[in-house]
Parts: sequence; structure tokens; C-alpha cells
Amino acid sequence: MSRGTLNKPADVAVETAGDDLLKLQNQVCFALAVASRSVIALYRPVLEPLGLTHPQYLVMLSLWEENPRTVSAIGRALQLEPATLSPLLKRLEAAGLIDRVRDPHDERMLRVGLTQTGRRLREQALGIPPQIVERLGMQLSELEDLRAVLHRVIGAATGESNAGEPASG
Amino acid sequence: MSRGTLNKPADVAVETAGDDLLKLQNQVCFALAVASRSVIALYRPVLEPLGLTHPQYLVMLSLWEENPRTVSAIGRALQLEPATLSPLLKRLEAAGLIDRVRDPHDERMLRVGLTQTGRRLREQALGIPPQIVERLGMQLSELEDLRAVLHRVIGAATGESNAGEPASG
DNA sequence: CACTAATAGTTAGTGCACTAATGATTAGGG
DNA sequence: CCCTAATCATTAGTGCACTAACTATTAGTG
Repeated sequence: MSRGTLNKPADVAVETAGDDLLKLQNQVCFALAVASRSVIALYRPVLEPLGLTHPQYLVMLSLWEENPRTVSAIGRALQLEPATLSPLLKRLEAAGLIDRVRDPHDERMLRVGLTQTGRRLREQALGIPPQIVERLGMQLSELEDLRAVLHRVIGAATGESNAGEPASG
Repeated sequence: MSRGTLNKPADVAVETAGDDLLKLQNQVCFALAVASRSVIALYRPVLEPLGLTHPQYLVMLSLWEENPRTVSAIGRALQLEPATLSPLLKRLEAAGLIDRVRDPHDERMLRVGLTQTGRRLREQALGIPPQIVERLGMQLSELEDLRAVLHRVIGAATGESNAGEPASG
């Protein structure tokens, strides 16, 4: 990828700078999007036996950490809009993994909870991360670094208030 | 899952391993997905004046690099299926930024080319990367590192044969 | 030349993700 | 109390992304 990707102070010739600036291979956003899709594609065959898509898997992870949760609480954990989760949760309910019940004390809220089947699925899920790491074939240390810098990106992009560093609890 | 991926290795501390493995904050895939969505969200207001979505912007970037391109050539550059591009390209055509013409020599292929409007849009696009970098507020060096490790992830996830070979060399 | 293979794009169908608008419930202020 | 605000979730509508099935064109083989 050669020269000029890094140094472009204002006094540098504009012609070449403008060229590199719009090169696809120099776009972090492009690398981010492709990496995300590629890794999710890696999950597809692994999740298929569990009958889960990747976003559904993330919802299950969030519920395995804290069991009855409201829609917006899941949304905060996963950085997703309620409008995205609403149909997704209905599919998980149809699959028998969760149930959706209005909170008796405040009927605006929906209590999303694991069913017996949903709880049991966690055992199978334990095998997933090692499979992914194996398929990726990257060093764990490098993945750790990646995760760390991604959390910094998330913090920077979402306003820093909510980065989400490793579980302090 | 072939042999024994589910079995916990006996020589590793078992207690914490199973717990941490499924923690949302430890998932690289989750960080990747959120970072990708967050950064794309950052682009939304910046691209809005150009009338482009982020995937459409990436298609334009690929065409500004090499002008008439076939659908599958764009797909290779962007790592997207033709079925994804087909409707997207029609929207870009409807917006007047590209035209779609069958290759006279081989009518199976579609030559996707920039219109005058599409070419001119590049001038406005030159302002985008700096705006994003500013909104992100991260060091360029850190973004360079991120991009590098992301390209390694892409290579690892897609089978290494086809990572992100810097354009034309 | 006809028949089959391969190639390039499109269509159909499912599921995510977002914005904006809506419905339903609760909380607060006159 | 009632009436407005705010809150929580859902619906509608657009656009991406994938798989699988399909059409159309070209290439290869007997």
C-alpha cells in the first residue's frame, strides 16, 4: 500500500492526497464493514445447528448474562433500536427460546425471559467461540488487541460516554 | 463440530473459562458488528447531502477508481454478492449517478459506468474522509493500525487467498 | 449444427437495521 | 381528577445482505 497514506499535512500537494483519500483500500469504514460481514459469515455454519442467526445469538448471549430483560435493556446492551429487536424477539419466541410477558407493575414494559429450552441452549453455545477462533486461525493476543481498539472506536463513534470496557462485573 | 471441540481442555482452569467465553463484552464479533454500525451511523449525516447510503458510497468509490466495471467486478472489490448489488445499482441509476449498459461483445455482462453527475460527485466526496476522521477524533496512526489488523481478519475469515490486496499491486 | 456446461445478472424470499409515526401505559402538574 | 408529558414497545416503509432458483447468453463438445 505504499506511500502517502499517513502523512498529509495541509501543505502537501493536493492532487495525490485527494487520490489516496478516496481509495477503497484506505477506508477504515470499508475494512470494518467487510470484516464484520466476513466474521458473521464465519458464524453462519456454526450457528446453523442451533437454529440461530448472528443477531439472535447476540440476544441470547445478553439473556444468558441477565435473564429477564426488557426490550430496551437488550437494545442498550446490543446497541440496537427497539424497532430492530421487536420482530427478532418474536422469532426467538416462535423458536421456543424465550417468552415475552408484559410487566404486571408497568405494562409498557415487556419482560423478555429465557425458556427452559433457551437456558439449555447455552451448553451448546459454549462450543461456539473456540470453533470461531479455530476457523479464524489468528492469535488470541491479536484478537484481544483488536477487541480493545474496536471498543475505542465504538466509544469515539458513539460519543465516548458508553464504551463498554471488559466486564467489570 | 468434529472431535472434542465441546470438551473443555482439562489442563485449563475450568471455572472462569466457561463463564467468560460467552460474555458479550469478550466477543470480537460483537465489537466488530457494533463498531461497523457505529461508524456507518457516523457517515449517515455526512452522506445525506450527497444522497448516498454507505454501501452506495462504497460502490461510487470503486467506480471512481476504475470506471466502467461489471457487476461482478464491483462485487469482488466490495466483497458483495451480485444479488445485493443488482437493486442497489438500479437505485444509483435512478439517482442519475451511473448508467447500466449491456456489453455489446458479451451481452451477459453489464457495464456499469459513471455519468457526468456521478463523476462530478467525486469533488464533494473528497470532503468526506476528513469529516469522518474529525468526528471520530482518533489518531490517524491508530486508524492505520486498525485498518491493518482488519485486513488480516478479512484474510483469515475469507480463506486468506483473497485479503485486501492493495489495489493494483 | 445441436446439446450441454459454464458464466453473468436478476428475481424471490428471509432476516437485519434504521427512521418516523402510532398505540398504550404511566407519571406529573394544574 | 383530568390532561398533558414522557416512556416503552410496535408498525410501516426503505434499504442491505444473504441463499436459492431462474433467465439469458456464450463456450465447448460430439
